[in-house]
Amino acid sequence: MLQSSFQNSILSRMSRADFACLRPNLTLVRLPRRERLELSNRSFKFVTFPEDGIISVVTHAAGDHNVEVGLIGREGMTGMPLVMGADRSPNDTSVQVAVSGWRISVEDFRLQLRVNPSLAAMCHLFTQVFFVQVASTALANGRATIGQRLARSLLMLLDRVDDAKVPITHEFLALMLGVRRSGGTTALGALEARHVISLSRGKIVVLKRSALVLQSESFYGSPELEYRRLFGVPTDPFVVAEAL
Amino acid sequence: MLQSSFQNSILSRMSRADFACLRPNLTLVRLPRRERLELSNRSFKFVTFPEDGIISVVTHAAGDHNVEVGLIGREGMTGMPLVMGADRSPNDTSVQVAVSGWRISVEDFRLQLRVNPSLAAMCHLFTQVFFVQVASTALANGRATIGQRLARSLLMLLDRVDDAKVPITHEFLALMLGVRRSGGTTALGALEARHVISLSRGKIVVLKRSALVLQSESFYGSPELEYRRLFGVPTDPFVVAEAL
DNA sequence: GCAAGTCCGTACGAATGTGCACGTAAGAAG
DNA sequence: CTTCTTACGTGCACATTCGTACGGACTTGC
Repeated sequence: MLQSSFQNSILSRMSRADFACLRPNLTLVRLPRRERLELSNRSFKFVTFPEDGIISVVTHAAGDHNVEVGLIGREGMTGMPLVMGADRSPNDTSVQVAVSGWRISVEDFRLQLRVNPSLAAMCHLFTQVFFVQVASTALANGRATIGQRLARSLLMLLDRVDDAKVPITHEFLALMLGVRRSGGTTALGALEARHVISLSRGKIVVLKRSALVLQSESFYGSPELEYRRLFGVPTDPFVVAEAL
Repeated sequence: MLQSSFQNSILSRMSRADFACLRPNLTLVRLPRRERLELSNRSFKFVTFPEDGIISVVTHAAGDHNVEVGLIGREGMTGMPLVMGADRSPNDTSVQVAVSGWRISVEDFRLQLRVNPSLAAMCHLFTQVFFVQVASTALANGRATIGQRLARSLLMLLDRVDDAKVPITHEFLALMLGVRRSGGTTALGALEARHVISLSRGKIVVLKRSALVLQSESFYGSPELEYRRLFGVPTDPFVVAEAL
């Protein structure tokens, strides 16, 4: 299998020589929805580079307070604490849309990080992008209405799936938005009434992407722009300002 | 001047040899309040390691939406994009409480990052801590009440000044909380009525730290714990659960 | 000592989102 | 085909926070 046929943008963009050195450590895996990859304050065993699907990073506090702080798709990777020289974090990481991807053990990954400069560089750049995404989430959670946050989240999900069908429950969406489940349902209903999306059980189909960009009012786009800038992608997974 | 007499915990914790190599690049500076160190999407010239004072990282969106996503004091540094291999970020970084600290030019810093493993390691660890802080901000902004967020912010400020006097305006506090200025004033008034703090123009004196910890209800503490864990500090700037 | 700028306290109607609760429907399991 | 679980839609009283606005107080510079 050729490096260029890898969907994951970290793997496909590292130097050819470094990739050849990394490749034997990678195993292809399928991870079902709800699979938990990292638990808060516990070390973990694997790092995953998704080829498709969506992984979610959630922060929590006592009293059943949970908020999603970031999404990871084929543009990125899990296991960022390792890149920073740590072995864990207070966050939870779990699969939200079934993933297929490449997995490497933590020991192998640590070694590769040391001996493999282009892998390390890519991981660092992605960490920067993800950092910007978390900051953007903090901003949206602090200042945006549910409607704006909903639009932002749908766009971010849409960017990471292949067609316009986003296989997500209202429950999870509410977690993304940091609101109660029925608050999300209501906001979704409003979008459906305007024919921007169509709803069915466990699935949201985006009909008019441009309407979402409009509604998100600049709460969407900053991390996507940062990704573009740093990864300089010819085939760009983030469309940002274009109509569907 | 001995390495051990440096207040900045990155500088004081790197290896002796690496520090000796870095030291000639450092200049002592004083940075007044409101000094802008990094502007959104622009490259910058210096990296600062504070000895005291507080630096604030702010994210914004069109429509006058600004939220602070993180604070940096003597436990850390500015210029994290450089650590990740970037040269800028969409965030603004500016001084909130006058800083004295050590400054290094971006070119020198880049070089040192490459040749100076213990500097790089410390910077990476701090990036992890700061990442956790931003995630914690996203959580607080999404789920905490103004009162809880206020307590959290006051504690984080308090951790970074020497006495119990926090020289901060309501305006800036409101930015930290992502609320309007008068919302912050009201919440502050409630704390003063309970004799937890005392207020004067541009200054907040914390009288009962423990009451703040109580009121913050576990929205405070996660990044501070991560700092402790990774930097393993004997003299700990973050007290977390102790009374004043 | 006066003007200008910054900072702080308060008030109130209106909007936004919550907590709780109940009912229905779709799909999975058997 | 029935049962069970998960997911979704809605409604209402209530709390929180907002937007806006005004007036006073402290500080700095002339």
